Amino acid sequence: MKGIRQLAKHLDISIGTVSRALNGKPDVNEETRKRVLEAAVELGYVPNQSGRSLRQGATHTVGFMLESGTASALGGDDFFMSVIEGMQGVLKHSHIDLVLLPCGADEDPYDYLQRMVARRFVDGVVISATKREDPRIDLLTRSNLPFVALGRSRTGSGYSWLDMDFFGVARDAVYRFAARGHRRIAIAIPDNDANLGDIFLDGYRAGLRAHGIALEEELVLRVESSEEGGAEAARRILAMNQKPTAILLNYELMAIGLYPLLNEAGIRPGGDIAVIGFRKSAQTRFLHPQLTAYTLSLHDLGVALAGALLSEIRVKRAGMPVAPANIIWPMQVVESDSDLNGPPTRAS
Amino acid sequence: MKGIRQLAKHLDISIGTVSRALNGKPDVNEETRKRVLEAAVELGYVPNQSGRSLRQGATHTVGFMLESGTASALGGDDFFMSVIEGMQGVLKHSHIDLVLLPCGADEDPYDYLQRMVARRFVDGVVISATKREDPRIDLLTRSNLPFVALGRSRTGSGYSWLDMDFFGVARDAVYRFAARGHRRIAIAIPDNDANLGDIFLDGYRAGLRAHGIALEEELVLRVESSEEGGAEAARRILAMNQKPTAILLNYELMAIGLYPLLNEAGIRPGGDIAVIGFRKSAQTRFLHPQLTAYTLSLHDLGVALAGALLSEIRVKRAGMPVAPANIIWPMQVVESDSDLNGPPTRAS
DNA sequence: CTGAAAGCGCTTACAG
DNA sequence: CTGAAAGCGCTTACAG
Repeated sequence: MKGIRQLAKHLDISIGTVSRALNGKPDVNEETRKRVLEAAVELGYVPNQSGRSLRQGATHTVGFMLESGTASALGGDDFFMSVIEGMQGVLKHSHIDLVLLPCGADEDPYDYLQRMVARRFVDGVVISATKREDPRIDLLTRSNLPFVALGRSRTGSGYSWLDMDFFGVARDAVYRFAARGHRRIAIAIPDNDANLGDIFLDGYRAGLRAHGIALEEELVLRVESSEEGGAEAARRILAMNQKPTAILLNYELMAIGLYPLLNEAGIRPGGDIAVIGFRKSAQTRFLHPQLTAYTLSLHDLGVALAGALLSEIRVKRAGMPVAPANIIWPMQVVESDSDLNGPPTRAS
Repeated sequence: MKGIRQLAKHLDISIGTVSRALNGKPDVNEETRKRVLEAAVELGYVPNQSGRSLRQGATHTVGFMLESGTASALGGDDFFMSVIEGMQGVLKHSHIDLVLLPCGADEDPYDYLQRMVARRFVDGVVISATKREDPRIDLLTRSNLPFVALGRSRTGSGYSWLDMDFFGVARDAVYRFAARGHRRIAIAIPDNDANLGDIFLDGYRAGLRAHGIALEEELVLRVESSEEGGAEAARRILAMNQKPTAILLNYELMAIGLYPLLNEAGIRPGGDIAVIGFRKSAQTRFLHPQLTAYTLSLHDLGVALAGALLSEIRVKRAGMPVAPANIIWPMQVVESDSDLNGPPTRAS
């Protein structure tokens, strides 16, 4: 004999009462509850998850899908871990555990998610790295599994999402450049189908338009979203006849590859070319000059994300109509030395 | 009606036969199996995990515990994701899913693991960031849950572990320094109770001893295992009267904080001070001079890790005595420019 | 080769 | 306040 049955036998009461005591139901004698709780600790009893889940139709677990294919997904970036840390604080109060679901690079994200969904492995899920067109959103909507997207997509509507303010940052960065007299402003965006690249580009366009600067396709550098992508951006700039005097990075770690290659070619970041990154992150701390970028509390973003997911779960469970959360997270500029200078007086 | 019952009804056969067909049991008519498989796809049926787990006593899921408290755990390092990628390939063949279990910084790793273990959430688990004394090993041994440690510990015995060759790398690095004439060789190791720091220090000691160099406590720099720790190491070196002419880093990302601070003070890494890092990683690619460090295939390490875990699971399930895997993973030096020079001719 | 039935470990109406 | 019983969705001996 094992499990709750063993515990009940030990206490010489029924398993129903043990269960009720453990689960904090009100209709249990306080004396009895105390005995049960103590015995549970003593015997190290913890309810078997599968039994509970099967009976309750809930796993008390939510998932966070990670695409290890995405370079920035956990590789060389503290973004996800910080957000997850924030989520955990909230979920703990609801006694919900968070597990990370890493989709392998050789597996299709859609198939992977479908498997997780169908198995009813989690009560809710966060998806990230949303694509321009993202079939996962339809899948989740169809399957009726509560979810929140960290990132927008053109696909679907009426779902909950949180996203960083890619538009606002890109536009503001262009304003900053323009205010210092820059007219040839390059932008580095991902060369994949991540939706955030589109939004960032939109913000860049809006910024240029507001200052009467025509967009030049040559200055839109589509590169890998990584340090290496930054290096590639540098190479392309070095190959240009008329070089930009400023560059805006959609992903701040690009600066790590960008800086040294420009420096080697005698183009000093912050001096000969102004640079602005997206997010102010610890990984760029040791760059010289310090990178101007935009900050936000990843912890708070995680808190909001968990809150939105819990609300999705509760609302769906109650069969109520959902009022989806659509939140664009604001970011504040952290001024540093990488964009202080205007364009060099002699055009290169 | 739902689940397997619905599918059985649809096909007008019993749920037992459906189950057997789906699970590839031999005693099913091939014609029947085909019909079942097709209907399952058509209706999008996937067995409910909780039901299976409860009946089978297995979850077909293994966990990889992550401590987000550890700076290097996923924050700014591709180590874990690469290993996990390697594990997934192996596990997929056994139809086992890998989930990541992130222990929050504000939760005790022992308590967290205990909860996961007791709930029987996974069939096996990998723990990492092993400490000098690590109670998790006793916990897992006691609970009889199959596990493999990524990293050694002084605690317990007879368990399976895989570890990188911290001893061999440290000793070899000292040999390399000594061969170029260095006698004042510093070492940066973590200031926490991670077991790998001890082993690395042992290798360093062995290297010094072999070359008749006395260990100087001043040159053992205990710092945070991060870029910031590298910066701290630089600060301590700059404060020394008699500076080391070489430094060995237990964690390669320390170089990212170390380089710029030394450079600012006019001490050129690779020129005035030789530097060797631990692992050759993509994150250090843009350092100048390139960092000499040691390489290994993280993918293969993941493959081995998954293999060891599967073997633990199978052996325990069969009630057989376990022959634990204890593997020290060899690493090969990648010579670069950061340790080419001997000590400056005039001692500083 | 297939069906009927037991039972994995729980929670929860229901009766008392 | 407590106990007895049903049943969550599966898999698997067992019988035929």
